[in-house]
Amino acid sequence: MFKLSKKVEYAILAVQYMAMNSKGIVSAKEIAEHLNISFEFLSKALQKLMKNGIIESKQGIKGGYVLSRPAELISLADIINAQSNEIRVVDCLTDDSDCVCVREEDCTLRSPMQNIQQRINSILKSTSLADICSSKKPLIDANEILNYKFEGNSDE
Amino acid sequence: MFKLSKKVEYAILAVQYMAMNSKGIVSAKEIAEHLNISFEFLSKALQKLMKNGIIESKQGIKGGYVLSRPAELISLADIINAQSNEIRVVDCLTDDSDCVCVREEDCTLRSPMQNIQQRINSILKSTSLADICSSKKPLIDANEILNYKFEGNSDE
DNA sequence: TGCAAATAGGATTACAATAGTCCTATTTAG
DNA sequence: CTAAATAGGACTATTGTAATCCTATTTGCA
Repeated sequence: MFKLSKKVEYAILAVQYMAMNSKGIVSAKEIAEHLNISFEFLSKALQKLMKNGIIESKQGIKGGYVLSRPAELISLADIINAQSNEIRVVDCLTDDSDCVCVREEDCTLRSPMQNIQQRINSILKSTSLADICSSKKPLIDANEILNYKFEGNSDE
Repeated sequence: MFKLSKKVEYAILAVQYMAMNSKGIVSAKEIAEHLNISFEFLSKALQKLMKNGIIESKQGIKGGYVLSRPAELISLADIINAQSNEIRVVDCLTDDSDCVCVREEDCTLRSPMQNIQQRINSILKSTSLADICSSKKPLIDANEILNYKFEGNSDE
């Protein structure tokens, strides 16, 4: 529960590899061997990244993949959403609100979960491929700033 | 992917019902009928909440469940974690670090995902049952404050 | 021009996790 | 004593994920 799929995991590792090894086009075989994972399965993930415009492919011998834009402009949300439908923490949530909850008007879950959903989306959208390539140390935590403010320790 | 289980969904709805109907002890049957869900399945969720000290049970006729502490002191994380193991966005993450990633030292995923994990945990821990009972409108979004600060619109 | 190495993608299988059911035991107020 | 409640083990059904298999297509190059 609340776990990213292997396809997403491999997709992240693959684009990280592409971003970190700036020797241009890279084949699926090379990535699969480097990560020691199934070539076939990785290919599916790469094809989805390609269909979503995150990477570009070149067919034929000497073919392979490259990032279609700088790592700073690829978000974690982009990579995750490319592999499946938009994530939803509960069923009665969609971005376009086309889902009618079985609990309808009485649903006490939808509104608060929509809020949680938005905050998670916010994290995933604001984290770039460049961030997760460079970070060995934890990135800034918005909630720490929040606590810092509320505890009145601000030196501003 | 990245979805809370039905057991968690029902657990949240159940404790919301308990928090909002302050008539003391409530039976699983009453909650199941109110939510129109399987009594048996809900019972499992309630038993896990009980084992984790979130609700208290009274057996026998006239038995049922009550919250074991005020709704302000029960977090969304408490409710979620009661139903299964601590959530982990990727396999190579645990709180106690007893998992050795197959990628070991070369793992480019662990550190950035640990950060994402911490930020999600932070959201779930800081959201109380009282919050999700009262909120019809979205709660405060830490990232909005972050943006607000960084865009230099502060009036402090 | 034909081969080898690459992507594209449909179809299928294997496995794991979730969701839900069934049944029995135990507790307890009246 | 009995009815109504919780406790919980065992099982089944369903779904989603992970992985594999196979074939088609593209393309650089000897």
